[in-house]
Amino acid sequence: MPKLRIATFNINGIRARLPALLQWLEREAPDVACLQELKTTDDAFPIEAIRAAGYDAIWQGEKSWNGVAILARGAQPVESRRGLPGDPNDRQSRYIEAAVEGVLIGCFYLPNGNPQPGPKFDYKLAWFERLLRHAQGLLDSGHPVVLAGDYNVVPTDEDIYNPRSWRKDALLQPESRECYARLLAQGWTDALRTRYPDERIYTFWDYFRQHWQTDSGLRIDHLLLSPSLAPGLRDAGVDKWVRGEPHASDHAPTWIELETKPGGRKRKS
DNA sequence: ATGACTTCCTTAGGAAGA
Repeated sequence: MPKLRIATFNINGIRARLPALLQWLEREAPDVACLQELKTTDDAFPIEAIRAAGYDAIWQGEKSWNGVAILARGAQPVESRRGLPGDPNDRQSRYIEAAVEGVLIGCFYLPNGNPQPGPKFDYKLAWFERLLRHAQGLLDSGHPVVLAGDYNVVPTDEDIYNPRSWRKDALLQPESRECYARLLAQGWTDALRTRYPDERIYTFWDYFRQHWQTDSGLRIDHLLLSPSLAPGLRDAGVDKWVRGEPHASDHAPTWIELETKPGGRKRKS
């Protein structure tokens, strides 16, 4: 059975982090890499270096902030959508979607929402409502789907080193957590938590107070699987070594390995 | 705690991240 390794990585500036991205792609060689926080315009996206590394890509940039991309090794992602439906006035580059090897992949950067309460938190919750609506539509389509990205939600207190100093943060608010729980209730499977039901798994360590050195992390980068894909989950993990490199992003790449049905791939007979 | 650390944009210091 063919296997597909799909990763999500908030790179925190693709130009500042290009050497780190290329090193990671060479060493781990994921089949699909969903990137967030490109922090660059479309024309400055380093597509040539990515092609030289054996990947093709689609991306939606934005000056200074946000920005998302989907990379596929040895394949061109077939774009199915850019931008999350539901608000024509939303100009922030936070959602892109493509088919790779018969799997539909939604890659997104959910708004942070701080400070809360306030307009930024309202935007976060409104964006989450739009995601919930779109995710339900994807489920209804019956396609195999992975929703991968920086959700900016710590789902439970088991997903953070110590919730005490984060209680007022947008990432831990009951409203944020309820949105995430409603997403799971639609029928999606949280791949990392399924693979590690009882372990502390972190995907982000902030730059402050030596949080990396003391393993004081948060789990906020998630990969959710549609029902037809969930039984094919073979492995999952976090490439923590990337976070330990010099000039690292504050997030580490988070990945899953899926066994996909041969029917989902085009093959020559 | 208007904190810390790091990026971007611009070239000294503010905005944003989480």
